[in-house]
Amino acid sequence: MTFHDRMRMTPLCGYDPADMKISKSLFVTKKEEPADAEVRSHALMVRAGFIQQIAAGIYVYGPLMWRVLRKIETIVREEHDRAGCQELLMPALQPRELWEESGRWERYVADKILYHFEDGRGREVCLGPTHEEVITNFVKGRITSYKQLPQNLYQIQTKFRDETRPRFGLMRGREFVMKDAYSFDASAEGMAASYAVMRDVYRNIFTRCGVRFTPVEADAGAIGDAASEEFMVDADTGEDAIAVCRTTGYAANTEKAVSKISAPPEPEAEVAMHKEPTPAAKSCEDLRALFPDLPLERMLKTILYRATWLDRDQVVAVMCRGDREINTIKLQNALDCLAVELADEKTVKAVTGAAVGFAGPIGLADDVRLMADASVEGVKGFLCGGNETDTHYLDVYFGRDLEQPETHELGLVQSGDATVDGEGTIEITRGIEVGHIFQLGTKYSEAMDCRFADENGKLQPFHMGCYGIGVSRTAAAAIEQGHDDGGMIWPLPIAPYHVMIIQMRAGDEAQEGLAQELHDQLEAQGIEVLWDDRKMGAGGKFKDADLVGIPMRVVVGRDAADRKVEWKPRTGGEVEVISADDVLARVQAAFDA
RNA sequence: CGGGGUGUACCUCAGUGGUAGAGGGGAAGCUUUGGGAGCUUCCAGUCGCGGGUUCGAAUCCCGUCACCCCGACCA
Repeated sequence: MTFHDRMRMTPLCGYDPADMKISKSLFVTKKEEPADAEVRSHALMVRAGFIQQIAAGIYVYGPLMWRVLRKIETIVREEHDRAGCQELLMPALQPRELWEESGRWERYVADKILYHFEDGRGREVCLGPTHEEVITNFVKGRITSYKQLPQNLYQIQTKFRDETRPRFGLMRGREFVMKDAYSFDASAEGMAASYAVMRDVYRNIFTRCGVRFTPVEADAGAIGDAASEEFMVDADTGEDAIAVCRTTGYAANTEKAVSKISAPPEPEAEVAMHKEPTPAAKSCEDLRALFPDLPLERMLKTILYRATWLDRDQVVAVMCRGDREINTIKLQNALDCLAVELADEKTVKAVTGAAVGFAGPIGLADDVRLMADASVEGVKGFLCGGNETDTHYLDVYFGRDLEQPETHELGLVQSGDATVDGEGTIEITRGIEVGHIFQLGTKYSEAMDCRFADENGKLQPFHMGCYGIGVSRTAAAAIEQGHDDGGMIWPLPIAPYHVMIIQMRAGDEAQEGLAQELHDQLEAQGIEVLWDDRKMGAGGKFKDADLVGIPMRVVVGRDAADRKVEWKPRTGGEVEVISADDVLARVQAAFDA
């Protein structure tokens, strides 16, 4: 790929902007970090003036930030357009009726995620958190024949979600910039093909953005019911835990991940079930102290949850091996309920008749639904709670002492687990979810009665896919991944400017002239230059340059009269004195690297 | 929604019942000019808001709001 091809890849705009002299622009940085910013990306963006908080999770994107967002958007648009997707723009304001059609109004209101209110004439509307309803409605009656398929439509727009706990700056906002795309196909196979195309589009986008990322298998959550993958920017500060295996290449969100469950050790001899006093032994750890010879794998804990459906709720008891944990997402999916939360102390006492810590499968209240994680299978001679304070049963056998409850894969993968194929070992790392792709199937097209005529003239529901990218979150993730003590380190393709020229002395004729010459020469090649011509001390200029993280720095200083300048990449290089005539070549080399 | 924390100048913060403070920042001037330089002068606050106690409240009490953190929740 030539330099000029690369330059075309992330144009910021189609017109020639004026000289970008800092002295003439609104460029305001702070010496001190905001006290309320916990994560690096947030603190640096505020300090560098990229964003300003207006309320929890609501921000102004300043001029430099906006340039970054537009660059990401440009990459997103180019890759979508190249794959045959078409851009459109849907309304943020949406009527309740549309959401009633898909049946999501109730759930989103119950989850308190939806901004909704009455308009002046008493009609209920919401601010769109996502656009399946609108796009499905748009397509309805517009795509009427299989001959028009497949289609993929996308938009880049501000989304609104009333997050109960917005946090970490742009990482989780209540208002944020998102790209959402929706595919329409005639069949499940077609949908899978569209999905596969989008997977490549996403890989290309994040590769071009210059972030390190991992695609992982994901839980589809409330939005879909089939295959789904997330694109995670690798970062220790990420909110998501992901299970990866270096040997097999397996990668999945821990919400979804599965692992091979080790075989439980066999008891030495079969003994009749018996009840034992276990004073104050509420946890497996406490029990180990009492029964040092009993391995954790043969202690089955029983955890009580309250599951909620639209019209009811129920206490659910879940058995699980002592060395494993329950994954509540999997539990929620197995129950097909809206929410699952740990039962409170009062409930536990009511259904077990015992203090918290002694729940077991035998003698639970009748209205409790008993389930088990797959890890209990084949466990013999186990310990479990006695449903009586300070009491456990020992040497319990499924089949002999009680029926094995309905069993599902409900476990949480743990670091060190073997992969399902037994070929490798799982490690838990963290990431920031910047993209998520789903196969929706006919969920929305059926619910909203959105159909096309097939080859036989029969009406069929569309097979849909939906594909999201958090644009503003991607920018934050890039900083989370690229920063040092001095400030941000932008990847070249999404940096607000490519080159920072520091003119050491404002008003110095030789410096002014050389800086102008370099500026004009670079801009003529489509290279974006931020020119620090401010009348201030050198220290401040260097600090600011490090802070805003422009990838390349050219210092025009005392040797300007000799056409000598200093060259330094923001990271990974030392200061070099070079001829001003070599600057363009250096910049081009950086683009070609 | 549970738990914890913080609200004082544009920013970062000090100030435990008696006149509202510092540093940064901004303005003016002089001196400086290669990693936030120095000196002088100036600018800047309804101490989140409401109520109460008190001769007197930034400070004590009650309420309320906002923001941050942990958890729950989260296309």
